[in-house]
Amino acid sequence: MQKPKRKVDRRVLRSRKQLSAALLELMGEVSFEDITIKDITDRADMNRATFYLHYGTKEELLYQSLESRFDQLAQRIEEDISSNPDKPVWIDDCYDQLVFEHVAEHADLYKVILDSNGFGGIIHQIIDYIAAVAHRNTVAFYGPQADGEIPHEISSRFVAGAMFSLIVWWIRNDMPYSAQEMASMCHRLISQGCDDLLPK
Amino acid sequence: MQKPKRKVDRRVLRSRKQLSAALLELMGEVSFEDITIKDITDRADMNRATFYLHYGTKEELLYQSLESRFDQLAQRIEEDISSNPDKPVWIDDCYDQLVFEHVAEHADLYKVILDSNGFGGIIHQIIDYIAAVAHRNTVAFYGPQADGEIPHEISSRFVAGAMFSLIVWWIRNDMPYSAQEMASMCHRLISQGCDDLLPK
DNA sequence: TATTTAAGCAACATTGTGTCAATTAAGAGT
DNA sequence: ACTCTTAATTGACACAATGTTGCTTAAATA
Repeated sequence: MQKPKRKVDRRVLRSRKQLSAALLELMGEVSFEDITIKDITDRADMNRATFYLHYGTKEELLYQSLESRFDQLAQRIEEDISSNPDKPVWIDDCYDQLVFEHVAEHADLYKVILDSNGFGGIIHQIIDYIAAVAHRNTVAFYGPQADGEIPHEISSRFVAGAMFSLIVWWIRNDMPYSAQEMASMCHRLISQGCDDLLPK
Repeated sequence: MQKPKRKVDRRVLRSRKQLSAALLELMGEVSFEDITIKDITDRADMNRATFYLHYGTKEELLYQSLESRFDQLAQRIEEDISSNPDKPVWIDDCYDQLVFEHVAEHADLYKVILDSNGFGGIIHQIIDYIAAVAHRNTVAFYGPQADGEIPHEISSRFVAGAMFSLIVWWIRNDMPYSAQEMASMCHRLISQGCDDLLPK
């Protein structure tokens, strides 16, 4: 096992790589929905039929294009954790920082993915909406932003995303807790944070 | 101004209502992407051309169908806030609860919207991914779930959503802070919560 | 080199889209 | 009740994207 046994034809790898690159390129120019299979294969300089030899839909292509990047991040985190097994992972910023660095590194990709998204960006509209309300309340309650303190813009985004995520989880799991319970847990996490969960 | 002056033709209102109902009905059965204009107008018992008299795309129809519900929630929160102007909005769960109650009330709608979303649900996949990592770390750091404590399942969703939202904001605003700064703020909010921002 | 198989090519039926002109019928205002 | 306005219906149209097929060419592997 000196070399990983070459089982996939080079041409296959080459085609897939070209298709992936072409799609990401196009996504920087026009919205994902407006991209056709023909657009992709044209950009990749290959026949349209070739696309179907590898993928069924453009969504499939996109998803597989992303997987490698995710795996890369996962591996990096894995290494970090296993190389310092005693370091409490939540105690410092290291883990979070790996994530943000990863995003920064692939900013071009994530930008096109996250910029305008499904249903004409309905998810962003929902989060934006929550963030706007949260921002108003933050200002009302915490007052104007203190010097050197975390900007309200950030904390309201934080709150909005957290709430959104809990709502999605709640809905998709058929509401295993009451609205009152969810609100209570949500509120506690927002105001006190996770360290509140530490055994006293 | 005794009555709101009727300016829009009843037929228009009726058609739009039917189209909206038809779309939401269909979204409970098949995925949004697979729904055609013809499917919608068939379900609404009207001609396909009629659709184009009101909307340009099905996304437009969906968005307008949602607006009324959003406004409803916004109004409810507004009322709550202005009726108790002195009550610190973040101090209790009341505001959060309004949100979760609203979602519960329109669960059927939100379920279809949030269930499978753009790019074949790529956003959910990203959040799921972060949540999985967060969950592992939560268990490793906070130990097994304490009795009566917030379930790790919830707190990891909370963390995932918050991070996702910050990442999106960061990317869409062309990264106005460094990865290190973002990680630091993110981590502090996660562990200490928003009350940490209160003036001492 | 011989064999395998990916990619190219051209054509095809199918389906959804968006628009249009002419017609019918329902609502609004008097 | 009558008239004017305009929404909705209908059938048709050109256009574009899809997914598949049979055959050919050429590249990679062993």
